[in-house]
Amino acid sequence: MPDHSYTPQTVVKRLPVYLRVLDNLLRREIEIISSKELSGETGFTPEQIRKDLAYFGAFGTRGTGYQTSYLREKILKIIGLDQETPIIIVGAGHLGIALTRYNITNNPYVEVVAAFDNDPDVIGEKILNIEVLPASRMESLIQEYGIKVAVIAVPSQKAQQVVDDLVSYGIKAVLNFAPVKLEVPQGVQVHNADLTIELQSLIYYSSSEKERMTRLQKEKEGEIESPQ
Amino acid sequence: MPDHSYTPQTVVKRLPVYLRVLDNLLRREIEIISSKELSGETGFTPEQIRKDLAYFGAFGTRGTGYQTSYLREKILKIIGLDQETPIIIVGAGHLGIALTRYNITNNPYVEVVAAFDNDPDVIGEKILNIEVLPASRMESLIQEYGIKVAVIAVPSQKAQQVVDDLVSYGIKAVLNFAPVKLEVPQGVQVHNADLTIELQSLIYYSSSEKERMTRLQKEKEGEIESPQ
DNA sequence: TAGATTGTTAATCGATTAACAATC
DNA sequence: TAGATTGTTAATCGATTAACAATC
Repeated sequence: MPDHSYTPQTVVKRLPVYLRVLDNLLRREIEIISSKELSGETGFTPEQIRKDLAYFGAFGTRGTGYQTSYLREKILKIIGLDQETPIIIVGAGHLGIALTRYNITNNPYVEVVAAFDNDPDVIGEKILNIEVLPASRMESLIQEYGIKVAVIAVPSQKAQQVVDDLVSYGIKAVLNFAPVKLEVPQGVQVHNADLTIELQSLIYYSSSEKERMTRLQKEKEGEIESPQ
Repeated sequence: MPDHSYTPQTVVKRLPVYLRVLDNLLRREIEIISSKELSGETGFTPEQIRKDLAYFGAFGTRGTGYQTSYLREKILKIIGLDQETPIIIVGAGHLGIALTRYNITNNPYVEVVAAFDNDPDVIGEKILNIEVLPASRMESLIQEYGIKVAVIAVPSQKAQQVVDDLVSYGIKAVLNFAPVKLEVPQGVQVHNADLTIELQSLIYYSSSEKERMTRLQKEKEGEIESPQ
């Protein structure tokens, strides 16, 4: 095991994929798996898989492969999912509610402890078994459960204030659905799940190279000169 | 303008960010902006911004900067948002419905034409002004509107079948929310918006390097040897 | 002209891929 | 032992950053 000083984010983003695939393999009662077979399941190359795992240790057996359940447990520990992680969702609008439901039903290892909103109409409501609480309850709940991870699903204008508060209450990592760049102090991680960006960049690829060229070209013909 | 044979995906993913920032700047009536100022708004370096734009042309004025409205229009054309893009959402569960609402209200340039589901209970329902249609109506609607982009928000087990159908109806780009690797023919783009992966990789960062080390270390002490 | 900022080429950095020795 | 597959080092590739000439 090489003593890497840190692990690239690209590698960390692949860990949950390994975890999901290993869970599937266990369900199919497959007990041993090679990097080549893992490649088929994940779409990553065998070399990349072996190198990713090597960042954290030597978990396989030469000549044989990886023991599915053992590797799964190692990855759980690496990510920090060996015990259920409590999280909160801030913003109980349509997206926040859908995310709450989604996570409850689809996310083993993670437990949504509460959702927060300021709208009196939704406070007190229950999303499955999760209660919507007023923002005033946020600090005490974060401290009580030792919560380190929050999901932000509030309108753009409110997102910076929300993240400032969250950070002051001890939150260390944020999944942000609001389409804004959030400023946070060093040591706090923000990942953006920006649906607009995903969708728009996808639209770029929905037309062919040729069509894109034509669009830019047509423009040129219509105008006399570049601006100014 | 260098004649790049293709544009890296990393660059394409930044285009919507430029677009959003330019929209904001126009609202603030800022007519000229330098790459340095754009850097402040986007968080990307000025060099990167200039290089990104250079993939598509020379849109600025040396010594001055970029004309906000002109650059915005250029980027709209590059992405393909110069005319409103019709899309569909497949799967009208909680997530599908939230995405439909979200996009309608938050996404200029994109129009959700319909949502699809097979559950008789939701078929015929309206999400704002968007109707939920049965899957049997998918093919004709895609053809009628010339739709090239679809969002998949169905359960994992159904996602591959759905994407196969969509591709056969002419869809060229898919935003997939189901946590599975979808197989598609060459020329079709799939982007994954996998909330579980985002959340789990975030959890990795919510504990410190030291804590992670301890977790893996503790394991080692408890066991006699590696597996087998 | 002097000052500013772009567009582009060159240098650096980081991640992926290839190769192979270690070893089950 | 022979065959297989890991773990790791070296080579390649691609993206970012730095430098600077072009030019408004």
